[in-house]
Amino acid sequence: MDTKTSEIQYRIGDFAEVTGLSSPTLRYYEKEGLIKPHRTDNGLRYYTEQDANWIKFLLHLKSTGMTIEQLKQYVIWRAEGDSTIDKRIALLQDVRDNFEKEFAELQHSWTILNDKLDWYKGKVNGHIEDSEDFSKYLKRLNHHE
Amino acid sequence: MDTKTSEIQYRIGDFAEVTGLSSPTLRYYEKEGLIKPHRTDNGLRYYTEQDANWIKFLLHLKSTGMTIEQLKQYVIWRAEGDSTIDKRIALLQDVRDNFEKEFAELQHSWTILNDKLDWYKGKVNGHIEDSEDFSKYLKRLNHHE
DNA sequence: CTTCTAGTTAAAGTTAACTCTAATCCTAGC
DNA sequence: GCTAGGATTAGAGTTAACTTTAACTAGAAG
Repeated sequence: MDTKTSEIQYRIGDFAEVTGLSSPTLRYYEKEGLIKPHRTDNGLRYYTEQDANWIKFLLHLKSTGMTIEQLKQYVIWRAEGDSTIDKRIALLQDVRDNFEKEFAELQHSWTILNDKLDWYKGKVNGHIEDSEDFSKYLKRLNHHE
Repeated sequence: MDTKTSEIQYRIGDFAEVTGLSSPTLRYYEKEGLIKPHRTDNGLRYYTEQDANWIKFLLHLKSTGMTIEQLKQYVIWRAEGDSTIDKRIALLQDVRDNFEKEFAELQHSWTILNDKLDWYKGKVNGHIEDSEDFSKYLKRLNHHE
């Protein structure tokens, strides 16, 4: 084989370790068009550092709520070049705005969860009266719901 | 029927509106043992304000990453009374600790997503050189990955 | 040469959390 | 009394995102 050796090349197993995904998941992502690994002369996939950067970014997008479908669309636009930058910006902004709302809700849930733990602890060590149920307790803290 | 009318009673459709869930989802949650609505004399479900509080709390737990299975366990312990408070506290603390980590990762993803948007905008209006790709840009900002 | 490990494929299976269907029943308004 | 809307049930179907299976090949180690 005469592949260039200037960059690191990962076979699928190693790349799985690097990215934290499994080999089947990498093949699945490929089938969905999210990543296009190179091939050695005898047909084995290999991935480069650039592929690693892309997967890491993709996983960030995924964790902010983007679905595989949306990522697919993003990849298509990316492949179409600079003429689709506006579309990509719009998509990312949408994702960001949605995430912003969910994030705020998650913070609220975090508060409630901690309130519940405090309430349990107060109950156990007697700082909170038996008569005060959790929703009364929340009202006292001014934490609605 | 001779049900007490001292508290508000919701039929399943109204309760769905109150909680933001659908009627089928409420029946599903019931089948899973997450909620036990009362019944009118002729067999219709009805829900009270207490049930609403419980569902709201349950949804908070769910959004912090608790699965239906875990919620089921929580409900079982809750029904067993004060002797299981320690178990419930341990479960909630587990959930909280896990959520704390995920929350930190989400914040990081949020940062990267915003960096990407800034990078796109810098590219579009020429503030960022064509030669600087996104991973270089992240390094410059000292935002790893 | 055999065995082990890691790769290949297409396609079927899994899991969580709903969501829908079908057949039936109850209730309120005209 | 009739009809429309919403209730009941058991059980089948859906969706997203993997995950596993089966059947195979290629290369390295002993």
